[in-house]
Amino acid sequence: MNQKLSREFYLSKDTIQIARSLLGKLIVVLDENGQRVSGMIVETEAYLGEGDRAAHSYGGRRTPRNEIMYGPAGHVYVFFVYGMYNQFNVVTGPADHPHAILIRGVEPVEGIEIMRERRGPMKDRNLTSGPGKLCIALGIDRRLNGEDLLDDRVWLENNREFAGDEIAVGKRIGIDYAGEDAGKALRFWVADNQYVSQNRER
DNA sequence: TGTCCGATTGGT
DNA sequence: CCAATCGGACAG
Repeated sequence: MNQKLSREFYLSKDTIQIARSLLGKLIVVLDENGQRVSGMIVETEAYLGEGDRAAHSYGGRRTPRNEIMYGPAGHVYVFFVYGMYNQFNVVTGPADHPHAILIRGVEPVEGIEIMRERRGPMKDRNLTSGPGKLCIALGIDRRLNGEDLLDDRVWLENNREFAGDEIAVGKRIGIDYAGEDAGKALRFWVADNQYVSQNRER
């Protein structure tokens, strides 16, 4: 049942389809004692490579930071923004096809006490309801950049499925600089789930 | 080397 | 609404 997603999962569909099907999957990370800390993905955004003005790989930009986007699917792309937050992405598509999916919200499943300690005093609904927040709660930072999701430091598992009107769609957050690409419907979330990021727009 | 700014968050 | 906070991208 709860098995690790295969390489095939990250390759067999296009990035938009994968972004939708990631909803309901589990992100599992092991803490310093080898304990599972996990959350169910409830919000994703697709970044579509060289033609997407919002993507780090727009126009073929290839730097030490985003190099992993150009590698094989099923690897982790973690980058640091705003001087304080990490962002967790899943690389998709064949090599030299620099697509990625940003995970923007997860619902805590295992290790909630560990997440509370890492995040400090706050309501549970603020634990993992945002891309920076979930990295803190799950213990994800740039040391995991480039990690293979088929190895044993961090991975995804099957958990449950969402379909039809359980999935909401809208524009991506925080990329207003992307011109006409800013309005595209590339953000997907579980309708009515309280761990979707508390966006200030839409 | 210098400057500009970000795929965010939490507090005012 | 705005400050925090610093690494990356790019110009010179």
